[in-house]
Amino acid sequence: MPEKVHTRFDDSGDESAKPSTVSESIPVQNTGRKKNRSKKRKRDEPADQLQPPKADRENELHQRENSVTAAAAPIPAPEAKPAIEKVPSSSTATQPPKSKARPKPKPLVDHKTNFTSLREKANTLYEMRKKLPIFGHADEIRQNLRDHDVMLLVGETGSGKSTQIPQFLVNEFWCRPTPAKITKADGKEKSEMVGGCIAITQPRRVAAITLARRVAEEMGTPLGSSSPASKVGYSVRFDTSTSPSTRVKFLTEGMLLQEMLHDPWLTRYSAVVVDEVHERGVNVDLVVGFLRNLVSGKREGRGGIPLKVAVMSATADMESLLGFFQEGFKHPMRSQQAITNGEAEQDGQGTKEISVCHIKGRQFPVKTIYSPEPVHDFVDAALKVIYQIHYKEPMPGDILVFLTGQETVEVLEHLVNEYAVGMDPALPRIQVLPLFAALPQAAQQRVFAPAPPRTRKVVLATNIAETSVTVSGVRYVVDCGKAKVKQFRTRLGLDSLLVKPISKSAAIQRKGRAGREAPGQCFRLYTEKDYLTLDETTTPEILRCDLSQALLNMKARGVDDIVRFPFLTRPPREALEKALLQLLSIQALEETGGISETGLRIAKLPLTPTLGRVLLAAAENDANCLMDVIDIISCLSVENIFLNTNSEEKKEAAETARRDLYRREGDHLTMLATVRAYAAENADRKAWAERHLVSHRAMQSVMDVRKQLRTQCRQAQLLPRDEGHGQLSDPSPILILQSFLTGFAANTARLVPDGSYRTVVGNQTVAIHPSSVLFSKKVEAIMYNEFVFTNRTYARGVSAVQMDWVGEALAGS
DNA sequence: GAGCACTGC
Repeated sequence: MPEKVHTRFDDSGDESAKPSTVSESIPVQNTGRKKNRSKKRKRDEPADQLQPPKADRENELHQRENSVTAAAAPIPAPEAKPAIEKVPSSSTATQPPKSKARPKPKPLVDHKTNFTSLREKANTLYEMRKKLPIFGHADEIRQNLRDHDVMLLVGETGSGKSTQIPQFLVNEFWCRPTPAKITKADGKEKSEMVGGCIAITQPRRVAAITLARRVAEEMGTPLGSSSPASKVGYSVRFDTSTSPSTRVKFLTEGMLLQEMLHDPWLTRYSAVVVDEVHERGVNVDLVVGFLRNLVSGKREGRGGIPLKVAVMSATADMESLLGFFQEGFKHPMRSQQAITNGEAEQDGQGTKEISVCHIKGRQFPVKTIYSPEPVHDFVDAALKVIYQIHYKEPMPGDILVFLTGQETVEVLEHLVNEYAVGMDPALPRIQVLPLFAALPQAAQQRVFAPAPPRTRKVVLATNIAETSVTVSGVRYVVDCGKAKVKQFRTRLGLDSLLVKPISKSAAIQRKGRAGREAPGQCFRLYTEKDYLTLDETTTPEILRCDLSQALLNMKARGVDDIVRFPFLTRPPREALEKALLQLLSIQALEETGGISETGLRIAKLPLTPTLGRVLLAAAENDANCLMDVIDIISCLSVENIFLNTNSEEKKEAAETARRDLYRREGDHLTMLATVRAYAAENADRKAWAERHLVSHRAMQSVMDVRKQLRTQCRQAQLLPRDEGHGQLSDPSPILILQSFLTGFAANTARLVPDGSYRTVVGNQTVAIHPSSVLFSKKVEAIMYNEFVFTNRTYARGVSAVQMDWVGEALAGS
């Protein structure tokens, strides 16, 4: 380990800049890079969302299963005028939210909503809205969508697009519900109202909820289901809050896809605003593809009433989107009829239907400082830059460091703290705060608290800080230029998780985090030459993932010819074929390629096709088997339910505490035992989870999924209608594992004489992941849910199976 | 002997 700090960071473009070597001033101890796991802090609970901590989480526990979100309901004021609208009693949205158990239950219903104070608040906010960069473009934007059906909008960060666009549009004439005659599938014409509502999609749940809350405030209306008069609502999984008067609805992309399964023409919407397209998750690609078909089609399902589409992105890469929509109008699905009506494009480019709008952001300048020479160890380099900043740059000004994963974060955390010990006491102090998704909620919250006096915060983050989390106070960004990327390898059916260079747009995004509140600086731990070789944009997820779920989605919406679907980025033919074969092997498709009855049922489940298939297979056994399989599938569709045990004592304790949960059959029956034990605990589930080193947070998600799946199974008549709180029967491991083999026959491996496992299909070496209860155990054959490459190929979610079951399952598919 | 980030009636 070098004792001196040689890396020098100069201001770019200024070769004569004074050397900023910090070796003289930093008391560098020879710490080296200890990978001492026992020094790792205990991580109690993996977190999933960064939301303000809920004080009443504990009380809420038993209400969770039936609760409707209403926590944000305005506190009713007695003098307020009641504003009750007549609403159809059949609407589920009108049901008053059940109040959560609180010390003093407050009425959460609308009757006495204080509309006067809501209005006052909105008036105050109006002054702030007027200062947003987008505000001056309101008329232009309205005109654009009057003249065109599609608008592409580049709005840099801080432009205010997500909150303002829906408000600009909601009172437009085309945004009113309009009576229309719709020809139904049976050929009959029916009169229905079309439109009236604006949907705004978001990639993340938190964003959808916080934006809805904000827009409700700005519009001076109560939020979602808190009042039947509420004009703004949201819809995310497990949490939908809308009212009969909802005009503006924020929802996740997945939720819109789900709505399209039932209403492919989106008849309740006059407009769909697709926000944050540049993030390019699979779902947004599907949404945009379906929307293109909708706007360029004949609109017969909407009685001819147009759907307005606004696609918004923070990056300037609009050419591909423009080309994408133009292509749709060039080969319009509306064909004959529209052309005779004179509606088709006039210049052959489809520009009549598409407008483009560019809004500047509100961002302070950020100076970029490159490493003068290539960096081999970015953790050491980051350490030096952190102290260089701390010694040279004035306070206040927190530092945000982008690293690749939990391990690099923890190593650097340790190093920074070690160096801080020998630091000049006259200098401000340093507070190191790690930030990654698996960090317990409470620890994540610490990054939002302002630093104590005379202290500089140093936040060490994974790319959770690139999009999901905004840390205030940051003026310096340190970017290692890398990120862990998940890539599905079609040919091997293998997911790999590897450290890769980021794209230019990701680098720009990271840099931007320094200029949110004041001018800032971004230290890139790579050379300018390296920067120039980076890809322009991050590879869209659709090119990096298993496509079976996306394809099943499309098939379920009647897209028969996948090859002709308008992909924003077309996946390679091989990947599409592989996914189709995969769907065929689980009987989700007919031999002809059309969706099967089984496939339709699977598509409606919030599960991957394979897990959906397993659920149906279990249902063919009996209700007990199905209930057990639901419990296991619920665990498989959330993050790891078992906490990592880093310290030695904890590890011992965990082994003992979990002994009664472990099952020799493998991880699946262990998960079942855990869910059963957790669900049976009626006194204090949180304490139970802590005792067993099980993540309480993950278990809450498990219970949410379990409830959702049970409900759907009852609706599909796979489970009896009545809850039937009878005695639990002993699980039948053989039936359960055979159900799983129906979906995972190809994910099996057998023990070979040298003691390793080889996949049954493909004969590849695979090791049991250390997190498995079967780790280092030898059984005849294993079945696994995931096949992942990190340092080597691992099987995760593993159970022991018999080779003859595998043979049967493979033959049956 | 190990866990980038999101998401779903």
